[in-house]
Amino acid sequence: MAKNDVEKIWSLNYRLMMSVITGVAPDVAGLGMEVKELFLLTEVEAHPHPAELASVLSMPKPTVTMYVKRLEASGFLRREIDGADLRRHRLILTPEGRKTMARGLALLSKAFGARLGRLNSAEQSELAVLLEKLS
Amino acid sequence: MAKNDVEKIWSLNYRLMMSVITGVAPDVAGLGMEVKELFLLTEVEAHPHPAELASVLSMPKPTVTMYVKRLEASGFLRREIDGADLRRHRLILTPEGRKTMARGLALLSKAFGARLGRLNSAEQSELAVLLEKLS
DNA sequence: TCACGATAGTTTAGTATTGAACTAATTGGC
DNA sequence: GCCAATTAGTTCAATACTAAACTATCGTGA
Repeated sequence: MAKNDVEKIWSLNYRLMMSVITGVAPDVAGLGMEVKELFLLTEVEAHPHPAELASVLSMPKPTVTMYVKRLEASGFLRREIDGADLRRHRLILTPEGRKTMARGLALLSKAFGARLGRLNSAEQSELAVLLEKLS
Repeated sequence: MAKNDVEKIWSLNYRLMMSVITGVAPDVAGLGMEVKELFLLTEVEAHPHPAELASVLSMPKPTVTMYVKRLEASGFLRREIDGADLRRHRLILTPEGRKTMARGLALLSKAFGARLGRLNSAEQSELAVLLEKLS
C-alpha cells in the first residue's frame, strides 16, 4: 500500500473521530461527565485498575487519577483497595455510574451510528473485522 | 447493526488512534512540532484559512490561532492577508514546513502502517473505501 | 530477612487548551 | 448608502492536562 494511502486513511479516520467526539460533547456534558471520562468509564469493567486504564487508553497516569477523582466525586464509581496488593485500587461502577454510562454510550452510538449508517450491514461487519485486526 | 457493535467499533478505533498518536509523539517532537500541529500542517494546503482548519479538524478557533502562531514562529508556515477579504489569513507552507511535514508524515505512516500491515492489500483498500464513505 | 529495583497511585508545579468576549471586516436587507 | 447581523481571527482569564518527583507497597535475590 502506498504511503499516501496510509496518510489518507489516517486523516479520514482522525477527522471522523474528532468530529463525532466534538458533536456529542455537549450532550454528554449534560449527563454530568466529559467525553474522555465516559471513555474511561466504559473500560472500567474490563480494566478495573488505574494503571491498566492509563495503558489501554494511552493516557498519562495523573490524568487517570484526576478523572477517577471526578467520577468518584460525581458518584459514578467507587474505589476499593485491592486486598492482594495494597498499592492497587480496584474501581467499581456504581449503579448510577452504569446508568449514566449507558446513556452516554447511547449518545455516542447515535452520533457514530449516524455515520456508520452510511454503510450497509455487510460493510459494517467488514469494518468491525478490519479494526479488530488492527487492534 | 446492534448498538453493542457500534460501541465496539468505536472503542477499537479510538484506542487504535490514541495508541498510534502516543507512539509517534516523541519522534514527532524531535522534528520541532507537536502531533496536533503536524495534523494541522497536513490540512493547510487543502484548507488555507484558519477558520476552515478549525472546522475540518474539529478544533476551537483559539487553538488554531495558537498552533499557527507556533508553526509560523518555527518557520514552517507563513501568513498572508487575503486580498479579497481582509479578515482572512491565507496560510502558506514554507519549504522547510513542507519538508518537516513530510518527515512527520513518514513517522506517522510508519507507526500507523505497522498496524495497517496486519491487513493484506485487499483489506487495506476495503478499509480506505469504508472510511471514505463515513467521512 | 532485608535491601533494592520495580510498580501503583498521587501531588505539585508549570504548560496547554479553550470559552467568552473582543476588534475588524463583510454581507444582506431596506 | 447605511446599519444590523455575521464571520475571521485574536486576546484574556480560567480550566485542563501532564511531566517530574514523591510515597507506599511489592517482589526478588543474596
